[in-house]
Amino acid sequence: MMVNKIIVAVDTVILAIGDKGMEVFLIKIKNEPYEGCWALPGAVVQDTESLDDAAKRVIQQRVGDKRIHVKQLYSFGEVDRDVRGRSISVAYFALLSDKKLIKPMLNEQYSEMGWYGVDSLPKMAFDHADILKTARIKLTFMLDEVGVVSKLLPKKFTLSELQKVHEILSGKKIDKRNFVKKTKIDDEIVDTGEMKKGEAFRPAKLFRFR
Amino acid sequence: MMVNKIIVAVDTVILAIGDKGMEVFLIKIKNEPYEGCWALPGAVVQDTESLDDAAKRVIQQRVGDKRIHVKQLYSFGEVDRDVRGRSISVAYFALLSDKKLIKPMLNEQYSEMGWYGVDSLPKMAFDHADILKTARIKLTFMLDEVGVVSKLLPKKFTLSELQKVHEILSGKKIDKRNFVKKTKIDDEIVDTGEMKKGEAFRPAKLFRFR
DNA sequence: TCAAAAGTGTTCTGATTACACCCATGT
DNA sequence: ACATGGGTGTAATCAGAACACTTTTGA
Repeated sequence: MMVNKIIVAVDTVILAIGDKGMEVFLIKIKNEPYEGCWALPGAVVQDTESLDDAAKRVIQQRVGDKRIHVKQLYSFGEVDRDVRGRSISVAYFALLSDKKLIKPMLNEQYSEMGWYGVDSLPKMAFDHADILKTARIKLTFMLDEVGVVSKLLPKKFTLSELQKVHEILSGKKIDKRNFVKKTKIDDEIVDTGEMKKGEAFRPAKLFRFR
Repeated sequence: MMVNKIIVAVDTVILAIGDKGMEVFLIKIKNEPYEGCWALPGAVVQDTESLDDAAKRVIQQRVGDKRIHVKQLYSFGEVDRDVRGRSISVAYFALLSDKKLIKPMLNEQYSEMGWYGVDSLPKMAFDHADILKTARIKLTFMLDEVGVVSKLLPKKFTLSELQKVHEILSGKKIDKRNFVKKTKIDDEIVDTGEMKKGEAFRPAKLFRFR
């Protein structure tokens, strides 16, 4: 078999629901040639780890919770995607129920980190703007898939919180009564019997996924 | 950036409708350690070509028609996927309207080639059985996507041929009258005015995609 | 008492399903 | 004449969309 010199990397699209709707976690690059640009957290894949394991390693470096699932998104392999040399990137999703799960952590390569609304991204390094564009399209189709919505919510959640996730992912406003009707039918969504109290309005029932 | 020794390959899942339903084009490996096993056509990605270009190169080597589209399926990167050494494979789909588009072509590495029903695969090399399993699952979801069905049909086709593709991809039997009703509504499917003659039964109207 | 979000049903429309017989052709 | 797939309509059911007001709480 021939040998090639292509670097294999993984990049992770870490998403959570925030004030600006769907938000993505980015880090700011300190050094040339992408100084000042923002990037998805990533790493070079090691000989001894699978692609999935490399993605999990990147996530676990950034996130306190060990049980974050990653899901492969797409592989990007344009010849000029990184001006420093030929590489391919296998991109992964990681969905967080809470932005605060991210550990503050910077190093010699990254000067800053933060969350950005997917509609108001800063200047991106490499082909990471393309990766995010692809991620947004895929995410819309993933709405119905098992687990996508649940990973973006805490264990117990109100119907309004659930509805908001659906609205953000689909990009459409949903009628509350129709939405309630569907959750009533859905076996996966269970009433915990508890209420979310302490807000300046009527307490809401808390639900969970089965 | 670190250097790794991971080989980047592309493998292509070439599919067409045949007597056995969905069929996949495979080649038989001549040499150890996978002697006698069957594999998806593939190649090592070169420094100077993108992943998509590498997949197109593999397809064009095998298929007479230049205009076959490829679509990325998934990337496979288990550490032990190839006993000869560490590699990752970016798998692609290619959908053919006719099995006969394949050019007969063997070389020093491959002793045989042929089509297999996706339900009756021979002994597969590498992780290619996994790749095909993933391909089958994805294909079901791709039914509604633009172009998937059309690429598996000739330019002009009868409603029965169209229905058969839907049935094979979805794995479900469809009622003929209900199916006709839906195609009547679908703007993409146009009556050519021509008929498919010369068969031992009533001639059928020929349709095309817009 | 006010602001804010929770909670709750009915009607209409369009899409999906189920179902059976005669027709045109080549052999 | 017969075997084979082509071609056709109606009724029932189900899912999705539209639509507005009262309730509960903390401030």
